[in-house]
Amino acid sequence: MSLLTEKLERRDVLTDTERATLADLLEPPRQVKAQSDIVSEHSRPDHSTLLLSGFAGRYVTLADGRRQITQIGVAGDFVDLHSLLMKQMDHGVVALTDVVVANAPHAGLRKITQDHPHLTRVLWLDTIVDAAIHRQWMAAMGRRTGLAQLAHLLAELYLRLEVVDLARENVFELPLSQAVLGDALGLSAVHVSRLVVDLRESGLVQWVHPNVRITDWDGLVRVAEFDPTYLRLHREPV
Amino acid sequence: MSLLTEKLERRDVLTDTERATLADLLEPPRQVKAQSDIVSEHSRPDHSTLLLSGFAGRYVTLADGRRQITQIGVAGDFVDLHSLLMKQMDHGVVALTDVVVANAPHAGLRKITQDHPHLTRVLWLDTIVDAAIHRQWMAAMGRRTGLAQLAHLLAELYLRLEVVDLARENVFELPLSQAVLGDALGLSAVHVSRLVVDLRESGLVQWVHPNVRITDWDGLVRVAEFDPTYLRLHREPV
DNA sequence: CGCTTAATTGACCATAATCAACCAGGGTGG
DNA sequence: CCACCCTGGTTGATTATGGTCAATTAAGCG
Repeated sequence: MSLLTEKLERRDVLTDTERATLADLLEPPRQVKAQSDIVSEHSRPDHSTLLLSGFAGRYVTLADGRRQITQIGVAGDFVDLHSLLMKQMDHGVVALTDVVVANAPHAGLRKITQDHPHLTRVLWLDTIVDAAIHRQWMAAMGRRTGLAQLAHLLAELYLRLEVVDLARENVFELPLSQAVLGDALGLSAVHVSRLVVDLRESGLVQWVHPNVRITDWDGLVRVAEFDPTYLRLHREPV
Repeated sequence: MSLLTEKLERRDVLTDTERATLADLLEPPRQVKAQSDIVSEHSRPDHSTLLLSGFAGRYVTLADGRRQITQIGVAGDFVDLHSLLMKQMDHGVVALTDVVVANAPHAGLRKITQDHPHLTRVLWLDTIVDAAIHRQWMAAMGRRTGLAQLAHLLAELYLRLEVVDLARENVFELPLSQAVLGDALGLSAVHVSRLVVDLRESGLVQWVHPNVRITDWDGLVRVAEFDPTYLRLHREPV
């Protein structure tokens, strides 16, 4: 639970009541094995799902079976909060590693929107930041080189993991295969491999799977043209 | 005004009070010339902006001056509703044609979130659909061919314009240059030109700028692998 | 009519995909 | 214990999609 509030409180303070309301919402944690769907494409869930540990991926499947991962979820993220209002899933969410999740029934979330306007805004903001992340990924896919795109992803993941204490002193664990990274970047696994080699040789990162150490943060930011505004990690009342 | 409610009411019915509340919110319409910013990158607006006519583009600028357009806004769209909670813009919004817009002060929107839970959910849903559109664009950019990507964009724009009566019987007006389309697709203007030629020769569209006629909707949908679920154009209570 | 912007076409180049082989590490079963 | 196998990563060779540069044509407009 505290992972979620840690993230939300990077953006705005919550009252004790709000924290308790969020805690009351959650059902007991459950495990999901790597490669399994947490939420299926086109399903109509009656709850949203909070990721407590591990990595998850939102994905869209194409007719030929290839997939595009459109976001990587980390601990503390709601992976499908939007299903509360969207009703039918426009994409799926897969466990990229073994994960632990907790359900947040839509009935409870809906009640929050009736009774707790400020908490509602905080949750709304969380989905808005998701969209901002999407936009940055698009800018990277459409207009940046593969190297810049990968660098951007690493910088983003570092900051998002730092919020929930899973990254520190330029080091974090990234237990994702290069094939998965390729699905996220819109590149082939082979090309990701070459990019990783490039990144290492450029002296920006040490990367011995699954451990990533960013050895030159400023250089990485420069290569990626990374500007963290979109993550909205400053505290300002909503 | 009615353009906004027409779109929102495709998703859920609004009460007379809610419609009136939205109408009261808006300041008098104002014009913005093509190529001008409606909202600047990194600005901190005190209002959101409703597009009443014309086309707008959300964009991210890169260091070398190139840009990625991450969404095309049409009449009835809030182009920066997310700034209500995001506070600082993570991207800019440019008028892609001469447009007419109306401001919706954040103070009024915030009051809606305090007093009108259901209307809040409807507005929240609108930003959620924005994110869903982003995801489809990503899938197209990362995993589809240029032709499929352009076909997907046309199918999407057709449905979104139909909602506000700007498309009908497979015909709509698209007064955007191929350079602008290239910025939206992550492709060069030259390549867009070739793709338009391809699309025409494949018999899917007649396209005499600025008029687009989809001559084979099913074929276009097949090429694009277009599934409109993500636009959430069915009415279901939120 | 002349100017400007947009679209088109051709030639050539670059980034990344594909195909294929090979290697390293970790687990499993004989 | 060790051969085997499976997954994931690396490397090379070749192909392809799309980019860049440049020239030409078409369309709008004062």
